[in-house]
Amino acid sequence: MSDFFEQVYNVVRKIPPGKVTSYGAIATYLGSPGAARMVGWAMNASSSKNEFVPAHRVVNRNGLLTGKRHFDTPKAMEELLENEGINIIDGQIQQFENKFWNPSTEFKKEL
DNA sequence: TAGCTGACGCCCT
DNA sequence: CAGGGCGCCAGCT
Repeated sequence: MSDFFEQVYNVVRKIPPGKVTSYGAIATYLGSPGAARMVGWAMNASSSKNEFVPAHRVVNRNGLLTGKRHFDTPKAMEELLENEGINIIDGQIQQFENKFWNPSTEFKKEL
């Protein structure tokens, strides 16, 4: 198992409820801005992991739930996010900027 | 073994 | 303003 995946899971699991982040933000935080695809791939692999990974809190830069199709049911992702107080319309997160949680910024603050 | 694909993102035309 | 292409890394066929 690559460390990259581990790091991705580590970051994703730290996303606070009611907040979301983007693949690119995580990739950038890990040091590879262009490896956003890898993050998505890690999410796919997260399904195999026994440990629950809030992949539903990870969306694209557009705030669009592009990964909902990889869940058991496409609606599962929206349900989970709405359950956390995030409004979603047609797979699009409303007030995405307000819900956005940037690991680089947030962690830098805590550190 | 080599090549293709993939839950993205940004630049260029 | 819209569309297309390249970069990134690892897994799968």
